[in-house]
Amino acid sequence: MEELHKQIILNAFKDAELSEEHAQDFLGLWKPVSISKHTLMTEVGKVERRFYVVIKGVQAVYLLDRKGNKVVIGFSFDGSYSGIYDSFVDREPSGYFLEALTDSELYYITPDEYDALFDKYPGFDRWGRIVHGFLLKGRVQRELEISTLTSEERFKLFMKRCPQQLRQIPQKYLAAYLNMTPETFSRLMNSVTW
Amino acid sequence: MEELHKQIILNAFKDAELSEEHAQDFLGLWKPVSISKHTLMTEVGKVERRFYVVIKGVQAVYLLDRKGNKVVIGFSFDGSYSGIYDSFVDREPSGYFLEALTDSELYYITPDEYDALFDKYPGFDRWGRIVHGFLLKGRVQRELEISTLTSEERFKLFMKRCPQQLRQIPQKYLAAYLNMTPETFSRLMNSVTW
DNA sequence: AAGCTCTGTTGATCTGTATCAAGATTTCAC
DNA sequence: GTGAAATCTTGATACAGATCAACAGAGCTT
Repeated sequence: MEELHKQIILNAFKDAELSEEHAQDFLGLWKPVSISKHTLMTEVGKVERRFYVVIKGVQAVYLLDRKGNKVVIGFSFDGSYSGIYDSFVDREPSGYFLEALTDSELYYITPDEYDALFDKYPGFDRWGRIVHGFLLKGRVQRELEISTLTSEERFKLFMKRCPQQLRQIPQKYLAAYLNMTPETFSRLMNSVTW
Repeated sequence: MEELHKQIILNAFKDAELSEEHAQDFLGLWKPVSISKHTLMTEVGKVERRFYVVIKGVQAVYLLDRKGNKVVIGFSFDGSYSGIYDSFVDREPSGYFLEALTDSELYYITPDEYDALFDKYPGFDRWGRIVHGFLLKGRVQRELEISTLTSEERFKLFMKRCPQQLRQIPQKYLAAYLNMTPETFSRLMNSVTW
């Protein structure tokens, strides 16, 4: 494994505070995979079998509403975790799609390997608590933004903090993430300063 | 402490799988408190100093949007946890209000006592992971319901699974939880069958 | 490079829900 | 129990943003 890739993976788990030996052992679990643009990595109804760390590329988690429109829950990109976490942990069918929006390189581990982390390495429960807490806070934040802000406010806020990686993907995915139509997104893009 | 109260608290922590002795020790941490209707238990800007288990009554977590309207994030009632969790854990000022909507009886522990649980009792990290995962799943679910369903659909869904405890509180809180005005809630209440 | 598909732009119209308003009803305090 | 305050109901109106539609570019594919 490339040194840079090791750094990216270890950095994603820095809260586990792994010892030097544990870190080397841990890195040995991760298997590389390349996914090309537009590939569905997980589909609704199938069980997620991989927990990923992203090296390169952008992926989106979404589902379809009753009219067939994509509703984007979130994105992942270099340095992020990726995968359908609840399906992965519970071995239950996924309620979401996971799609590579650009050509991507990732590393992954399996459910059994994931479960074993908590027994093998003493710092992992701590990692789990911190990551869960962080995710939870983010979800509540987003819920509030959706329910209290206007389209224009959500747009401005998003553009202000939009990471560089998301600027390369089609606008319609950003619109679907911000709960507005591509038309509304386009109008804001061309009329609002941020 | 009443036997019934012990049962309620232990049941809220059943995932920690405490031994008999640990359970008795653990119960000793909890302090009872009675709160009367309309009391603000936590305010925006103040740090939450208590993690509660509810014995009786209904409480709401909310904040005010820029027009001053309450936006309700969630409710707690008998058997639930209560408190502003992220403020409590991080010792940071709360972004939310916590209000008793009815006369309430609760038990609580302090931040230091909470932190110590994870060192004292081996099953507590497991409890933490399970509870966080459960909460996270619920938040994503709600986010989706807000962003994909119409007011009427949210109303029907809510009424179908509305716990008995929430039927005693004013409708305007339910409306604020469902992201609609009290007028819209009232109209649905009197026109829709569920 | 020509053709096709996907994506983005812009305009016209429609619609669900908020807002404003005025009464009716319930709840609460003294 | 009586008055005041809070809550709920119902109607009229307004508006943000969706929908429908038509076209203009971009980007792939062969």
